[in-house]
Amino acid sequence: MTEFQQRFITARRAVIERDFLTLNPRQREAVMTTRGPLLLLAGAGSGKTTVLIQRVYNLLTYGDGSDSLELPDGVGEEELAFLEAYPDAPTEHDKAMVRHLCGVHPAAPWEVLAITFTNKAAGELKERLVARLGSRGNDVWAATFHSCCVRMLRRDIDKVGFDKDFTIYDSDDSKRVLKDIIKEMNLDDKVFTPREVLSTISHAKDRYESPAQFAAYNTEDGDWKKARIAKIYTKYADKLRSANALDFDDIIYHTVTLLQQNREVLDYYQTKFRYVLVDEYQDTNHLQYLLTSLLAGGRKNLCVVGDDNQSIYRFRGANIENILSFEKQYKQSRVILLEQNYRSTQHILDGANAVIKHNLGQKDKTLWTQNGAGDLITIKTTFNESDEANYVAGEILMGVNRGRNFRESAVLYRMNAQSNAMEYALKRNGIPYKVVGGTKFFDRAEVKDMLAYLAVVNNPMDDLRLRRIVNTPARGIGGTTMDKVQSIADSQGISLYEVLRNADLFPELKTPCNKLLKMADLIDGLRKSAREMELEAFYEEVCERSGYVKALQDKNDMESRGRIENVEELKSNIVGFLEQMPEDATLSGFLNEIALYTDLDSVDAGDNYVTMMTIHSAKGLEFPNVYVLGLEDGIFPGSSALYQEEELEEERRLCYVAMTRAKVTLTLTNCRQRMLYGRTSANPTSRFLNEIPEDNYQWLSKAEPRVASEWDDVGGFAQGGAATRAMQSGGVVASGRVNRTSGGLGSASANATPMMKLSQGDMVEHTAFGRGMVLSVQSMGGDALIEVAFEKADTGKKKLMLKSAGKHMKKV
DNA sequence: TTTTCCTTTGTTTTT
DNA sequence: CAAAGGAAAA
Repeated sequence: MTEFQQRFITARRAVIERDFLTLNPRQREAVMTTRGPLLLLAGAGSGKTTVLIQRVYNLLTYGDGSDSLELPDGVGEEELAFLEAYPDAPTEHDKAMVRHLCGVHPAAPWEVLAITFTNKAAGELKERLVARLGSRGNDVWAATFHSCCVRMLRRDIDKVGFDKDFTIYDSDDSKRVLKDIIKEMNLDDKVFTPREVLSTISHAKDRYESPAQFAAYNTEDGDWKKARIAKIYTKYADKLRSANALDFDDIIYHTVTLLQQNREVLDYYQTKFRYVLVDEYQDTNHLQYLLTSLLAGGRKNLCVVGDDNQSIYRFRGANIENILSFEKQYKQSRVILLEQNYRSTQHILDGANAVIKHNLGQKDKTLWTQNGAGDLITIKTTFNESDEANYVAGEILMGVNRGRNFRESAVLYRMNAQSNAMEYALKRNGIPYKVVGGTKFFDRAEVKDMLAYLAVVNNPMDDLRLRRIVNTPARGIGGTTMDKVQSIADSQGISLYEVLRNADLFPELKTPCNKLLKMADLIDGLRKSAREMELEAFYEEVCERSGYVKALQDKNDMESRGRIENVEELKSNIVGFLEQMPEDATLSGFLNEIALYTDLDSVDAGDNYVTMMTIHSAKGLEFPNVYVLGLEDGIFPGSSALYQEEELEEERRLCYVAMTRAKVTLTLTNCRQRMLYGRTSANPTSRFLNEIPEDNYQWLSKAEPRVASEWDDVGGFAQGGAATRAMQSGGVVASGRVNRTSGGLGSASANATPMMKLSQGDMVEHTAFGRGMVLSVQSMGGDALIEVAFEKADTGKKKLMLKSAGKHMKKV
């Protein structure tokens, strides 16, 4: 290399660097390393999304300029002098010149592919790209693995033997198909549960094993059960293929096949995507690894971002090896560590770091921050789960009284079943909240029914969905009839729909013939409407002609009303879809979109409510105040993980994720006895709590019980751990007179505004529950218990304590 | 064919 | 404690 070249490259780097002065040196290096494989180990809260955004900006503006030895044509001393002088005296109008001299093949937006795991992450990325790059940001491919693959399949899936308007099956659909197969094969459904079989098949697909390969690896003389599952897998694959349907794994599986077997398609994408970025790489499985390496296989400009400590989806096939051995898989890869945390305080980080240090085999990485020590982590042991919930509710209210917003707090737990007690406590205190996940909107029967109608209209070969709706609402086409239809379909090798359409040709269907033809007419009629009408009007047509809504109206009970609301709600989803994607306003476009949509995507920061969710759902999010419930051995870590080291490590990473969500305060709670699934049990203190250094927490315990036997009746203090340690740390809360129902709330509501005067029949407006009428008022001590019937059907009647609920409610 | 009642069964799950 | 699924009754 000549001296001129050297100087030019150095000067160019210095000029480009000027665009990224807000980043720390490591982040800047990550942004400016553009060529070849790059592994970015980004700890929690280390600003990795910022890095991703800036990296794309760099790629679009300067291409490989910051990382290349190549010089522009015909540059001489004059240009070099310009670059060397520029950083000291930059001027606006030289920008064009700078771009010309520093850019080495800048990328076009559509040449960059950024893959994330959730729609939410993809959406956020896109939003921030647009903010940074302007409308060009819209043309960057920011997508989830699945949506990206669906997009590719919609173009070329016919090359692997599917039709372009394929249907996507969710795991419920898959299980139903498996259940049928298991029954068909006369296997014991206690031994072969759809759940377990699906997971085995899914893991096989993760390893990219076809039914034939899976069968070859699992022969009859080996694992008997697996050999049978191999047969099920084969049948399952056949069934989906004839239904022209793909399950979630298939979406990626068939894309990999498509790319492997079609040179032109592979070439097209390898040429198109000059730069590939993958977020949350620690959660990728082998199949996703294959896809990634195919897509990035051309230029190997692959940048993966991840944190091995946040790998929490091993049970679903995520393979930490992908990130741990990235350097081996990609020769000449570079590795950059981002360890500075911008999110949490030092106490929180020290606690989280100490916990994760108990895992073996992690990439060594220690987060630090300049945010200062902050508050100690709070650990609180309560008597039972409702005290636990009340304590958290009280703390949240206390925070709000000091000027915080509800939206700053999040309550996290290991499993959805834990949310009940917490919801109850929040409701009683009039705290607005939102549960993310749990029973999802798209999992509700009525929503699935309506979607099944749409799916059948879109693809009448979809036997599964047809079966779902054929007798919903009741049309007198029951199981016996459908079994006959099914066997005709099987013997003729045609779909259920085709049998219905030609019901008059089969003598065994003589009796229900009219009903069946009517059903076929309904489908045909709706298909015609679908072609002629706008999507929204068509949906109303479906509600109407199917008789679905009418059947609900006739029932006319509380539950049906709620269901009708959900059916309506689905309509607003359609409207929303039309607004978002006017270019693909088709029925199949909508169905594709909806199939890949989850409840998590609808979390938005706009409204003011406390967020409740599982720790899994919380990954990637942050909140000023985080409460983690149920730190008990048997709950978190879960009982099945207690004696398996690998599982335990996964739980520990989960704990690390939970702790690092917190920006300002972190509260960890547990209780001495807990009712779960109707059974009461006393769990020992979570081992994770004992892994946090004493310097980083204050352990608050409930005051000693007034009557010692109160504990003895229910199994005594938790052995050793909790109680003993709690007393040592000396934390005693308030007075000894603890009110069971209101827990730590006393101080929060003591200085509240004077009580509102309410009487029976008054109308009120509540921030969380909306309008409602007061049914009864009953004074209790200095407070009053009121019962209100809210207008929203899913809220219904509620009992509230006036003092605290009054703050979120006004008389109307 | 439809309704009702009783048994069963519960991690986590970005798609 | 629920919700969901399955078997028996209407």
